[in-house]
Amino acid sequence: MRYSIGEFSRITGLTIKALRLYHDRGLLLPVVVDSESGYRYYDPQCLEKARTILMLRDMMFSLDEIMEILRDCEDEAEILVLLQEKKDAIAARMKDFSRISRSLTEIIHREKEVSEMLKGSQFEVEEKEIASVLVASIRWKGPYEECGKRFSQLFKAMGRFVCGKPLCLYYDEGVREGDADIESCVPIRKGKEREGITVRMLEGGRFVSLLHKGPYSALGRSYERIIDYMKEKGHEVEAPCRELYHKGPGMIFKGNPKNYLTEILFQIKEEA
Amino acid sequence: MRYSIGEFSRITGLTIKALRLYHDRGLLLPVVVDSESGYRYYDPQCLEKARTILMLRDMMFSLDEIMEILRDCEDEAEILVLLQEKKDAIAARMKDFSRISRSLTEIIHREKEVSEMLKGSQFEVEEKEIASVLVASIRWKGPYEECGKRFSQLFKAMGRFVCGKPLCLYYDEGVREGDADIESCVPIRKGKEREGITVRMLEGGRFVSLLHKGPYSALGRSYERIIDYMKEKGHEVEAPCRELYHKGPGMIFKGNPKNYLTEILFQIKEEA
DNA sequence: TTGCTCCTCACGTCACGTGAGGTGGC
DNA sequence: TTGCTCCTCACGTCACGTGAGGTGGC
Repeated sequence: MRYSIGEFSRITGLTIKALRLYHDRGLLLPVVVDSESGYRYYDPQCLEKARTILMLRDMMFSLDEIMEILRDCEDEAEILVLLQEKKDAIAARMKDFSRISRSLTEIIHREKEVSEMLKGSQFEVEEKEIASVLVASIRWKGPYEECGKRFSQLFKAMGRFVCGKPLCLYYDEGVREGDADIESCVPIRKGKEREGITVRMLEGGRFVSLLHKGPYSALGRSYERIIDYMKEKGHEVEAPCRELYHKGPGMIFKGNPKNYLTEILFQIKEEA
Repeated sequence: MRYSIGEFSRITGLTIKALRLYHDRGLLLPVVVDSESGYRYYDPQCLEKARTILMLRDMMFSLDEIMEILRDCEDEAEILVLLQEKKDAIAARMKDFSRISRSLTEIIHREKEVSEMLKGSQFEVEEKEIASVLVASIRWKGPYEECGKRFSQLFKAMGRFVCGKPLCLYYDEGVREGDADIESCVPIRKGKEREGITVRMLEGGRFVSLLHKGPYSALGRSYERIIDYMKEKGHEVEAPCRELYHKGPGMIFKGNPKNYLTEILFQIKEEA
């Protein structure tokens, strides 16, 4: 039996281009090359070799590796070590992939939550119950812009135990530029204290809430609204107030501050 | 702040070569290029962009994709679809990888079993108990060489349910070239009958066994030895006899017939 | 002078794919 | 003549890496 390159390509599933390349590289030689036309002809022996090449290629061996293997080996037992190495290499790549996949999932999840929130919200002041949560926190003094650093410190330390959006507690009464007294928190499933990081329950209760869309520099207007509301209702404030960062600078982009989404929360003092 | 390309490379973790490429491609431009020396200088704004590029690159976006993204987007919400597509693509590749990994594992496992068997065996006739097993089987007549076809038919049909080495039952008394009466079996965990394929229990019992190393064409000598042993011991044979294929042509290579490993089994008729 | 940092070409990697331009026989 | 199959070059892909050969200031 003789097969032309086209026939052989159809039988093996290797493209004509690939077959020509394997010929040039000495991986898989035709049995006969017509000296007039240059036509390549293959036979069933080539077929067997082609199948071996296909198997090895599917197992992600490079052409160079396949060449060596074909030259030196004729039994699977002889390439056991190579097979194990390939398997390990694949396992390593799979690990990378699943890490990437996890972070993609998380980013997608976050953005979807935010878009749900945008759909559902009228950007009006409302009252709601908030449950207690376990948090890891750092209490510090300094300018507001340094929040980001504290959060990344917390994220680094708590890693996979983080289970919610970051928030800050503001212990000062008014706005204080430069040396505000702040506690930055991330909700966690569990976790141990470390130097500088406290783990504690953050008590829940009844809160007045307002969703603020836009840059942090424009938070003032929203604070005004929420405070007006409290006064109107005659609610007394339980300090400290909170900011819950639904969307801020992202993992990939710093994001567009116009799209930042921050929830301002004032706890209502319950009558004793 | 101005950074030379070397400094910027150390800060970002991007190689100098990569930075030059990104410059050429318009992905990440230096703030200033010295017109005398051609030296590139970067600033903290570039740093932010570099971080975004790194994140996207780590998520396996191509430079072209990154270029588009940087041109059109400034917020993660805007690339949600792309992120989902990447995630799907990664999931697909992971699936491929785990399939490859599984077949590697199996090949490795098989070869290890074989090498254990070679170590343990003295290639002497011995007696042993064999348990009953569920098998999928095809009973057919024809030349011995066609076994392979039947097995691949069985493997294709039973797929992941296969749980042991293939074997043949020979129903003829002597050797019959050309139209032997053969039942080809593969052990399975479970499985349904299909056209041409029977699922049944293959009864165990006490067997005389001899491990044969080498090509199938040399099986005669081993049959002789095992039959001599039976006569000597006065054992009566329960037909049919079996051949259990520990190692034959492999998945990758057809293998070297000198290394084929076949176990010949004759069941001993128990006295009533 | 040596060492360091920067530069610009140009070519290599990997496993082919994509043409362009041509042949030869039905 | 059209369509099909084969051929050989040569260049493109992808994201850089690897030199070669040179500069300019400490």
